[in-house]
Amino acid sequence: VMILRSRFLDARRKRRNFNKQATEILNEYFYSHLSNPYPSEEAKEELAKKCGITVSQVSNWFGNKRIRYKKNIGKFQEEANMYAARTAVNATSVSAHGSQANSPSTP
Amino acid sequence: RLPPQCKEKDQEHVEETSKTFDWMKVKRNPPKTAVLSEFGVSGQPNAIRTNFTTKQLTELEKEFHFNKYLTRARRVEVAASLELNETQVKIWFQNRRMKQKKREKLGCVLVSSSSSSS
DNA sequence: ATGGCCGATCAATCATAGAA
DNA sequence: ATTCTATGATTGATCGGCCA
Repeated sequence: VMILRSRFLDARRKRRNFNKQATEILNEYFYSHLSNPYPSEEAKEELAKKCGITVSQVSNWFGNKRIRYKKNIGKFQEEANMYAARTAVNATSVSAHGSQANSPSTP
Repeated sequence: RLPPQCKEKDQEHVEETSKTFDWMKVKRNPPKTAVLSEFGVSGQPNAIRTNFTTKQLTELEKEFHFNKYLTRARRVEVAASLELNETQVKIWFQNRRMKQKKREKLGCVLVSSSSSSS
C-alpha cells in the first residue's frame, strides 16, 4: 500500500496525445500493413520524422496498437475498414490505370 | 485467365481487415520465474509479473552504478540479499542496460539547426 | 550443448487526457 | 465536478539470434 508510492517516481509520465495528423499517419501505416505491422528501424525513423515524434514513441505506439488491436479486434473493425479502403484506392491508382471509379470524399 | 486485380483491389484490402494474421495469435508463455514456493499445488505457478519493492530497486540501482555487468558470484550475492532469483537479477540488469542505452541516444539529439517556428 | 547478452516485443499496469 | 474510456509510457519477463 505504501509501496504504491514507488510509482511516485514516475512523475515523468506526463504524456500528451499526439496530433491528429500524426495519429493519422501511424494508423495509415498500421492498417496498410495489417498482415505484419512491424515497421523496420528505418521505417520507424521515417514515421517518427513525419509525425514529429521520437522513434521510441513510434515503437510505443505500435506496441500498444498491436496489443490493443488483437485484444479486441471487433472494436477496431470500423477504423480498420476505413484505412484499408483508403489505402486500397491508393494501390489501384498505381496498379490499374483507367478504372478508378472511386473518390469517397474530398471535392 | 482472369484480370490481375484492378478495381477489386480495394475489396480485397477491406476483406483483409477481418482476417486474423499470425501476429494476432502470438501468445507469450507465462513467466515461470518468481519464487515458486508459496502456493502449494494451486495449479499454475505464479504466472504474474513480479513487483519489486522500492528497497530492491534501490539496491539494484546502486549495484548498477557500480557495475553495468554482473559476475556470476556477484549476481548470487545480490539475489540472495534481495530475496530474488538469479534470473530476476540478471534480467533486471539486462533491461537496465537497454534503458540506459535508450537514454543516451535521446540525450544527444539536440544539435542541428534551430529552425524555430513551424 | 550451455549460458549470457542484445534487440525487439509482449503484456499488464500506471497515470493522465478526453469523452459522456 | 465525477465516472468511464482512450492512450502514451513504463517495465518484468519472453522470443529468437548471436557469440564464446
